[in-house]
Amino acid sequence: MARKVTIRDVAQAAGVSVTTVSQILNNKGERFSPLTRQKVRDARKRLNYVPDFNAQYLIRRSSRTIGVLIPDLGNPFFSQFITGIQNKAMELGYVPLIFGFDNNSQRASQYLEELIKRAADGMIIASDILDTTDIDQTLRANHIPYILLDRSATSVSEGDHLMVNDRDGGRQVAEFLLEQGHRDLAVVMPQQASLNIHKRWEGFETALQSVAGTHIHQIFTSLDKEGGRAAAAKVVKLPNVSAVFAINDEVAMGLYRGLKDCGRQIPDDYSIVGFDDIEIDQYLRPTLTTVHQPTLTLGEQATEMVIARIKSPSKPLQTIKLPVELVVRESTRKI
Amino acid sequence: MARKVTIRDVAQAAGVSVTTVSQILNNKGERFSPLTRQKVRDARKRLNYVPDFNAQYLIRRSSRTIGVLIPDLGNPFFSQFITGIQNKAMELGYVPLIFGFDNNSQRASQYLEELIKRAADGMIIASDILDTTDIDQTLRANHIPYILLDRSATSVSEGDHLMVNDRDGGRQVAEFLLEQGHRDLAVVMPQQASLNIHKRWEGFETALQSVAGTHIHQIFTSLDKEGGRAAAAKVVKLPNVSAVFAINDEVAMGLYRGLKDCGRQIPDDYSIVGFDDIEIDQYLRPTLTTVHQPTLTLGEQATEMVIARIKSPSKPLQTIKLPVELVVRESTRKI
DNA sequence: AATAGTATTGTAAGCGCTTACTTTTTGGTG
DNA sequence: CACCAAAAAGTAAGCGCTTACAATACTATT
Repeated sequence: MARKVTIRDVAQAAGVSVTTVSQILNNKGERFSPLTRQKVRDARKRLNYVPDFNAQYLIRRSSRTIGVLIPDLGNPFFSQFITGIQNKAMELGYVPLIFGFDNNSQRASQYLEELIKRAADGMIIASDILDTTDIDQTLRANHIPYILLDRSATSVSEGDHLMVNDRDGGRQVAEFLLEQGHRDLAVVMPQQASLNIHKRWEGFETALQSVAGTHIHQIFTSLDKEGGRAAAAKVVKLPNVSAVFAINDEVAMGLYRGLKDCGRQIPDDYSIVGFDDIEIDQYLRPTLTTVHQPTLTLGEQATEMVIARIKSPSKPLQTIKLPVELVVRESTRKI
Repeated sequence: MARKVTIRDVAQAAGVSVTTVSQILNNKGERFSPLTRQKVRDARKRLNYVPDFNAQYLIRRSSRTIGVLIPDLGNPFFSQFITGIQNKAMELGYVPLIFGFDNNSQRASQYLEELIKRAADGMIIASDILDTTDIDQTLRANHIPYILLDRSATSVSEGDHLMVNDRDGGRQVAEFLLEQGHRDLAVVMPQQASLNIHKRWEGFETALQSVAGTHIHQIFTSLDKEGGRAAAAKVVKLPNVSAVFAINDEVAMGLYRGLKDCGRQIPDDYSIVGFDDIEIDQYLRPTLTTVHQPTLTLGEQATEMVIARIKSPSKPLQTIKLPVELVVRESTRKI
């Protein structure tokens, strides 16, 4: 393979030394004459020289890179999250390296290793399938700060924490449905739920426990559209149930489809509430009542936090919990 | 910042030289005694050593990386496409570096430069906003093979080509709508369309031109949900129009919402056809009639092509055109 | 016991780049 | 015109790693 253009090529073309080129292209060239500066810039342009990051890193010891691990790039929640990361990262002069591991834990650890190899300065990991102890060990040994999402404080992870008030979201859903007169409720969620998902359930359940005459039916399924669709068949078999809490919007979308296939109407036959507030919700028919997460902010915050940690590794630990809010749309009704 | 674990640390811990460590960890250590091998592996594990990619690259001169530039990670079409890329890339031992530039051309060129810096072996670029001449020059000067999507053969780009038969897709839509008895048709599309989008229009228009008594109304809008929504208001003002061709599914989704806001029913008042066949289509009400693109395959093919080109830079150029197929669902009806 | 071969490990160069330090050139001054 | 400071440009080391080559330690053979 033909070689890439190197700094030496530029130096030669401009008739100067490599130092000169390096200094000038890094804007540290005050000491060089305007003529030399011009010659170097011209040569750079002519040869389309782009400095090699790998070589640069070796000296600078900073990649200004943050690694991002995402379970599912197809989930709009995460693409929104990523947008937040990108915006903030670029603003602060960092480059996000994004990997979607499609809920495949083997691929996840492959990518994690890849990010360490590539010397990411910090990481944002949204995963409930990677072994946190493992992550923590490797990352800690290599002094790479990171933020874990979709998980909360576990004993091993002593880093910063960023979370959303999932529990309160669950509570809000419960109270709203009660207020609308629903007493028989179903919840569609995975059996092996990550911590954040579980908290939604907890908040929901706790809020209902104290109210006499209510019944909750748990329906276990996978955390995606197909899971929601499959759950619909089980929902319709439960007599009396008038409202369903889908633990996230993807599942809610699946429910929409599944219930329709069973010939049921939303919200006439069932009130549906989701969680996340992804963009599509407003394009569904009926539009989806859901719990709004500050997804963009979440991405921005996560990025700010890692970068702050990168810059001062020893500053006091931080925990941020962002609020959520129920958004009432058309998929729910009073009975 | 505390240093990362280096090969020297491992060598010291194992009481051997760095060569020994390097050879053994790269599986070239047959010549070393089993004892030494074990010592090295133990030390590696104990210290959580991960070799520095940047240093490795400097010698190996191969990053086994392919860069991917995507206009909009939020568009399910692209997340599907990316999944195809990831699968194939991993299978062939490459790592995809993915950047979504959110239709921001400045950010796009920033990322492009970043990818060159990071020594991507090849690139897959899906963009209609980057200046192709620019891309071509920089990439060519640095001997980086690439595949351009959402564009077809332009005079500057002399690389391999991968495309989808957009023109035929447009034709299929036209013929289907004719067959269903529609004569007054609207097309919702951006005014500044990228080549692939434009071909959908061409195919559509050409197929209708020859048929007497048909009318086409072009409605220009942006290529996203919001654009489709805005277009609805214009659609309802056109008397007689009974069918709308949304140039992609995102736009179709916007139309769904906009038409509903105007109190119109699909397919009773309007038949709607989209393009892409993203997963959500089947979750919409009514499900969307659309042109199916082999998105996953597209990603896989693109990856295969760049990698093949990386391996043999001088093999004859290749052009692959994938077929598309109309999928009839519920959003269209006979009149 | 000297030699040769084999098994095992180490030395050192260099990838492309930055940077501390050194050298050369220039021009002003007595 | 000798001298010196400032301006301008270059030398060389070294980042973490791989690898061609060199060196050492054994073992077996004569």
